[in-house]
Amino acid sequence: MLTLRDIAGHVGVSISTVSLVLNDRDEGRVNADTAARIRRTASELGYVPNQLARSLKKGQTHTIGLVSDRVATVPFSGHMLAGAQQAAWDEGYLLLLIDTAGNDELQRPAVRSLLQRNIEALVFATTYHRLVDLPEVPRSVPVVVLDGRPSDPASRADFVVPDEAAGARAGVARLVAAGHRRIGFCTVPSYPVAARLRRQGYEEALRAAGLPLDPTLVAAAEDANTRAADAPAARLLDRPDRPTAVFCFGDQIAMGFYQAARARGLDVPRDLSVVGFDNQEYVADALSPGLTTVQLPHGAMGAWAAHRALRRITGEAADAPPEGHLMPCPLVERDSVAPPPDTR
Amino acid sequence: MLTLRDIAGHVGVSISTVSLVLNDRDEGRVNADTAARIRRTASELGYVPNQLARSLKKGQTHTIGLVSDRVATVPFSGHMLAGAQQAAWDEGYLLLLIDTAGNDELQRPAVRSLLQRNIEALVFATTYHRLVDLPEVPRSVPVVVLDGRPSDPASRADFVVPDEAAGARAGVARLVAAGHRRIGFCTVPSYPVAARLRRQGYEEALRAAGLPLDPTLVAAAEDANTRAADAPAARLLDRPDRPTAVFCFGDQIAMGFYQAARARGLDVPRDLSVVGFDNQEYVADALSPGLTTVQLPHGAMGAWAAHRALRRITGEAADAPPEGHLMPCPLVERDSVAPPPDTR
DNA sequence: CTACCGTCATCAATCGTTTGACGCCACCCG
DNA sequence: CGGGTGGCGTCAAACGATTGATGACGGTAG
Repeated sequence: MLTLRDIAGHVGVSISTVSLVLNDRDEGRVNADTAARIRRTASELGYVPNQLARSLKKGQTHTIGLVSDRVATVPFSGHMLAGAQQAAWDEGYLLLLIDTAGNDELQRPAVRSLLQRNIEALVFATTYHRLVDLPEVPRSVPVVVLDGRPSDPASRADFVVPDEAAGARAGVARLVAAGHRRIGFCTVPSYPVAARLRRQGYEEALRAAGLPLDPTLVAAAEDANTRAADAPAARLLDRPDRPTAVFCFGDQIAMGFYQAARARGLDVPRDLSVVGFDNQEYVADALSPGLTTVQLPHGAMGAWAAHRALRRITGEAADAPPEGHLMPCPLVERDSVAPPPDTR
Repeated sequence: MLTLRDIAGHVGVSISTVSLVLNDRDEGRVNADTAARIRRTASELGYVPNQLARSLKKGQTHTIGLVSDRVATVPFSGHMLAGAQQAAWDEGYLLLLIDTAGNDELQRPAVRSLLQRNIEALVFATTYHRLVDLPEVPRSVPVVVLDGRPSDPASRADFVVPDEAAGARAGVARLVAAGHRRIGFCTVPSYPVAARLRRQGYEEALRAAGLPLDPTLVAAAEDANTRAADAPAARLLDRPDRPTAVFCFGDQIAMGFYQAARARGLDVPRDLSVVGFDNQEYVADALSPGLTTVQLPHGAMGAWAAHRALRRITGEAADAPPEGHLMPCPLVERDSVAPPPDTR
């Protein structure tokens, strides 16, 4: 590894001079010729500054830490990572990553280990819009929660979550617009925050359309997977006045409804319109017909989190009050929504 | 931030002494009482060593860099990340992550930026078992390619890839064992390496079973997605002597075959057995019936890569010849394989 | 002739740790 | 009493960079 000393030796000047020049702080301090020689030599020799030394001196590592419980193993939330990493990269920052793999015991050591490395900010990523207990972090290190909210209301952490309610409203509104008046909702209570907000959006959309809220049209699945959709699907579809459309908690559930509908000889979307939530690539688009669904904006949330952290670091928002950002969830239209049967 | 100086001040000894003690190198050099006092004070005050300074001095950052083209955005390969990160963590290393998002221009700057931070090893991750051109890296930094092979045969990089051929053999062997004798293969030529090896495994399994290779039973899809399976499915299924089973390049293709079979009134697995490849969570398990498929061992490969890198760093395998590791791809049995119809 | 100024470059301290080489003191031995 | 020996600690020089203070030098003004 080449150091300033090497360059200085080659050119025949002092280390300080080289440093000044290579940091473009030579204006009025170093002769233009000398500066040029230094620059040329540095690039010829392929000098690369040692960030470690620089960081130590300047107290900035240009590194932000990201700890996640599980982000790296849940498929689509890789987008969060990518979004955060790219946003950081764009401003010259790198991401130090730790996945605690769902083991909460690991959170503290993970954060410690990141702090030891002098990260300038911490992004704390979770999955499915959860409430998180944040490990303690010195005030000098801003924290942003990604896809979750700090459970402590006094927390000074920013956070970004999907605007689930608005997304749900949009999804249900699409069904209303298609002419549906009996719209079921399949929820998954094991995701309490998301379930509540999506249901809220569902109800708001119905109210906005002047439609009655029929609690019997809401059915719960035990879990968010395809198989768990069987029971609620049966409850909603095996009744004479079955809904003409369902809004599903997630794409997996929606996939379950596809299967349940097919098993009953119902065609999607002719006999049953379906709207999902998540826009899981490889599911929503792979289904036939393609699933109209509400997108969970993982990439955008990741980018927001990193960007927000950087704004705090750079001082532009250094001591702004904590902000909770609701990221819009766009509706992705495919082919699973049609007018209800009786209108044809 | 607390430094050695602070502890030294509190206890009334020199910085050196504190350093010695906190690194457990005090044996015979520091009085046991003094040592105890130092340790106590350090923990009371919550001293945490500054890794930056330590790294600068010792020349080891305990950090490995991972650059990937797209790993973070392709769903299941997040497992690679998680595997690598956890393996690194287990040995006290952290992962510095850069996703080049498919933009090859970014690779060099990404690697430069990691090297500037004195990573001790580089893991270069790709997707789908590709040939990769490795950016240049000083000999002192070991490189491991993850889910790909170095295109340069003289490369000194280790690599790990799935044992596609063996996986394919296992998948097809499962069909043979169920009694199938006409087994189709749906390939996707746009993944050249994987396609070749999976086909090779397919053919080996047939030969091993003494079955003829019928080239008309091999059909190609334009792409690896569900919709792209339509054409090859038609070619294989719309013929009088259609195969009783298909082995698919990927789970998405398999999903396409499910749909194609259903459209033709064929039941999976009664009329058509299907085996996939990838074991994409949320697809293989979500399908109905569950898809028997060959697992792509992303997590294990990630862990292998990190572990291998660490072995080179620690000197245990410092100058072993480059190793290419084939990671076994276990068969995951679900319900898409049954005996062929005519045997019943 | 001295004082002062601008130009160009270097000095030296610093960031927080690490670590081989010393130093000091008490004690013991011959 | 001189010299060796442990035991206990500190010194000081790194690691590679940054940066305010300082200085040498030639030229110009008073």
